[in-house]
Amino acid sequence: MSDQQKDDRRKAPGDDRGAATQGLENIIAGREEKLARLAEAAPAYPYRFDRTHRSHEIRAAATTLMESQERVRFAGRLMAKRGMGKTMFAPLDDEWGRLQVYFKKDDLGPEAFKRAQKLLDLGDVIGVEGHLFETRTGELTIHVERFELLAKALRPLPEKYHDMSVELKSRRRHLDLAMNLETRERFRRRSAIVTELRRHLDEAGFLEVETPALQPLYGGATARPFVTRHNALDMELYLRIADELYLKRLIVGGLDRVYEIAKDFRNEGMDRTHNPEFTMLEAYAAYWDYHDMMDLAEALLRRLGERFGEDGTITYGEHTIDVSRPFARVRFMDALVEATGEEVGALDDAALADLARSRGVKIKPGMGRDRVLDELFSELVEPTLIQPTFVMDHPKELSPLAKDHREAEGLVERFELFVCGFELANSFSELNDPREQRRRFEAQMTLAAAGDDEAQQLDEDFLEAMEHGMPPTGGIGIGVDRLIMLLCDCHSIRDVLLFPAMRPEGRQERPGFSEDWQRKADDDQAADQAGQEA
RNA sequence: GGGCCGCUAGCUCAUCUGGUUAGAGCAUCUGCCUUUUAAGCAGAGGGUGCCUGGUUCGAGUCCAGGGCGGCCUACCA
Repeated sequence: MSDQQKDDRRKAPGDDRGAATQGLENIIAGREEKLARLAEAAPAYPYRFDRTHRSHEIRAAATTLMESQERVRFAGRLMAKRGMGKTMFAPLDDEWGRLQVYFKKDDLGPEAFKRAQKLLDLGDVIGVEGHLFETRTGELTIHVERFELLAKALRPLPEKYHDMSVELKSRRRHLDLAMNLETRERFRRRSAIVTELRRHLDEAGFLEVETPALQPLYGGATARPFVTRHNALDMELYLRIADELYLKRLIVGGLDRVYEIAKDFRNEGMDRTHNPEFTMLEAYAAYWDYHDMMDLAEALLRRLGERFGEDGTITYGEHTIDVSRPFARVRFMDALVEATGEEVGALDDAALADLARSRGVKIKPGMGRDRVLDELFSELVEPTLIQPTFVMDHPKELSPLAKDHREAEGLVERFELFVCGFELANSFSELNDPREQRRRFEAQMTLAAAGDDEAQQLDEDFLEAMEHGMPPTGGIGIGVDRLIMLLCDCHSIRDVLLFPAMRPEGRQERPGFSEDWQRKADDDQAADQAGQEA
């Protein structure tokens, strides 16, 4: 574009005759022009602004502040302009809410008033100083004596009376946050919930730790991993699907209550309850068993219900969840028997498969008997578990890291906590016999060989650690995003993730990722070698 | 992965069975307005109708392929 053309484009909004503004480009050009004019009066991008109050603090202290007539300094984003000739009202949003400000020509002087009236745009971030008053309709308002631009919005805000599209909210979360106080509050609440989780575990004597996200072997759960590559080590690494195997090594080492709140990565489908990266809380306590972990889970939920629910209950869609009372406890097999009306445990494999098929459960070749039970359970029982319910004592084959049940043959000491039909927590008395653990891994490998693509890998380093002696241990994993969904009455995981995974829009040219990346890695390696030889 | 639905101005949406110049509200621009509340009044501008092909005298509209999204479903936590 020539300078002449640029000038023509920029002339538009400033000129009284106004060459027509058209489209986004000219809106931006117009705002750039206004920015230039504002910059004549004051720095366009000042370095700081001293606020005396935030919006909620002004509201809380409103009576006193109005009496004292003291000056407050407040900053936020300009959300509307209601100009009335020689005065102007404008709502200003900060993180905590909205506060109206009032510009008056007689008080500001003609130049400053004109700047506010003509050169400020919706979306601009400004700081104001003035005293508080109430309008005749009772709206708390700052009477502006001075204001300054803190950042110009060169692009227009979305329309304010209709909801932004779901896609736009997710792709441009900054706009969703800027436009919707509820969104800001939701993510503040998420943070508060996570803080509360930490506080509870800290108070219970747990130590927060960090373990590798890049792992040479993936384990601790059944899922397909993301694969990445370490150039210097010249090896493939996996993004963790769980922290479990590392946390247990810490138990071996004598850190006897540990937890980690971390992103796990699973290379699987995405939907309303699944995102490729998600946040998991895992906690392990030496000398505990799964009964102790049930107590912990119950106490956690109760505490969160007290803090974030109403009277110990949580509203989720049409359901009212009571977390104040002890949770129901039901054995896995008993729940299946009740759901099917059949003595499931007594059926032989063929009869079991027939039963499953008759209930619409798809049986794939290579699925072991316990996998069939698990599918049946998912299909028939899970959706019915609305109130908090511990489902306990699962079939052994499904739980290669859990300890044999102390009484029941073929079962392990495990529980899953279900609320509103989805799994919130998974826990066991951790298997701590290294020889048994090896046998379980080997059984998994047999399943893998038989075509079970979810079977777990044998982790020799983990086994070696266990061979040094791992105390009896209780462990639990809690899906943090789902917990947040429950406590925020959100029905899509996207609503509780600031930046949910989305396909790129393709509005920017993207490099041919994998090939360029690999080529660069090779180049780097060649350069390193050349450097060493030199 | 499969099915259904959607994609039109910066945003939210109209545009009937293919047919003049694709409309509205908000936002923008010009003018008026000294306590407004989705402020108001008068006027103006703003469109690659997701992309690529096809059918047709004529396509935002019909057909095919592709892209992105939503819902349901499958897999999973």
